[in-house]
Amino acid sequence: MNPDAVPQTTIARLPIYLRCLLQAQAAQMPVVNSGTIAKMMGSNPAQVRKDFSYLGELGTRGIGYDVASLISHISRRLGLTATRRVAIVGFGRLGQALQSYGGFHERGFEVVAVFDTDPAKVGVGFGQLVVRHIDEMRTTLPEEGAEIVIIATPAGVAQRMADAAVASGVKAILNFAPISIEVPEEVAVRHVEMAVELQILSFHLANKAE
Amino acid sequence: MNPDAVPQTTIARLPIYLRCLLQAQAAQMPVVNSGTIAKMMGSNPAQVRKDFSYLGELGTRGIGYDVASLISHISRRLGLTATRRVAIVGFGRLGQALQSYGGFHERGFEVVAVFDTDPAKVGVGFGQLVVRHIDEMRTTLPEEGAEIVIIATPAGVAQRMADAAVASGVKAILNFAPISIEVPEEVAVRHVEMAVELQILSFHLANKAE
DNA sequence: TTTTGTGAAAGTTTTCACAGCG
DNA sequence: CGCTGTGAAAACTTTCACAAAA
Repeated sequence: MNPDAVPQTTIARLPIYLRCLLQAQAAQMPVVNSGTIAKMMGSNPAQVRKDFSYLGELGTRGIGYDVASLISHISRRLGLTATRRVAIVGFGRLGQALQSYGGFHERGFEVVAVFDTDPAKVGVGFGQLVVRHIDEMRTTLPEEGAEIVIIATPAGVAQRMADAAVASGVKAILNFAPISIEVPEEVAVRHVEMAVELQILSFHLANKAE
Repeated sequence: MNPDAVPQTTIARLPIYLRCLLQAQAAQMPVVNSGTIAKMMGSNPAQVRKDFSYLGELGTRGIGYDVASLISHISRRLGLTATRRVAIVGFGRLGQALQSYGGFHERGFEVVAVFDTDPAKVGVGFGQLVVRHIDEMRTTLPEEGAEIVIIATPAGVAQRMADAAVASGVKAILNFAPISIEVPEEVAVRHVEMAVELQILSFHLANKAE
């Protein structure tokens, strides 16, 4: 439709490009070309150029891409100019692992609240945060300015948690629960299911003869 | 190429279909139609029928699909007829969360070994397993019959761990480290990066005006 | 009648190949 | 000359719409 829309597949690759460019920068490479990036990504040069071309004419013919300016371009496009605030719902082992995962903070995400129902957990401090009861989501999410909610609960309550997040004005959800959740179309959902990934790998093991 | 090859996108959806069908079975539904499944998946009936049609003619016109037989069909196709043995490399918070995640066992995966380099962890028992040093991968993986390796290490060592897994004959890797790993083409890799998912959501927040 | 299975159409993504620019 | 940017072709995926079967 929109002629300058960025394809979904390209959007999903932008964070990977960003990571590769940060790697290149750390390796003191001021400039890279599409072949170099393709190699780092396990992709191909044409794909890299096409993807970047959706963001504008960012390279220099005969030379390549300036790493620093490309990083700033992609970061801006991904909306990573300011820290984004995240809340975690469901503070079991996965929720706890996510809260203490350094990779989020490194990439500009801050966990500002964690929720659970378990009376044994509510009120307990973890790191700098105190676990809150999920009934407090409605007030806490806006208060803390949480824009993204991570659902790390069992499947049975995930939809209810998503509904509560949406009712609080949240527009982005990362769902780790093994169930497809329904949300209004203006809300973005990403679904990560570890068991699904293992099953896909199992398919390849079962069909490797082909 | 192969005329009866199942498209990649369909393969990636098979585990989701399986989950929905198990849900339907738990809800005492002996038969479902493509519309019902589509609703559970957030998909559409044509997609469901097309996907199933790649596996054969599994339905009954005018009726729908027999839940039990479809479950057995998809399970077989996914190679989930026997328990698949999994090893976890990198036993930090994520590795530990994965080891104790009940969802794997429920779906026929068994964690048979965990590895780390940290001397404070090696030799310590977790659940029924003792953490081993990564140098033991080469002997332990074949010994324990591990077919899938989960990499949950920092980025810096992930490629080395993948190489060790491949050298031990492993043909399937699930990589949680924030780096693209290279493997021979006969090895299947799935890459899950939590920070990438948040960044994709950030894109949608930054572009919701569209 | 209901719902599948499926060719064909439409839409999307990747790859090709080369003109264009530094 | 080298590498980008990009139309056009090829490949892949989704959606449509209807004949066929129970």
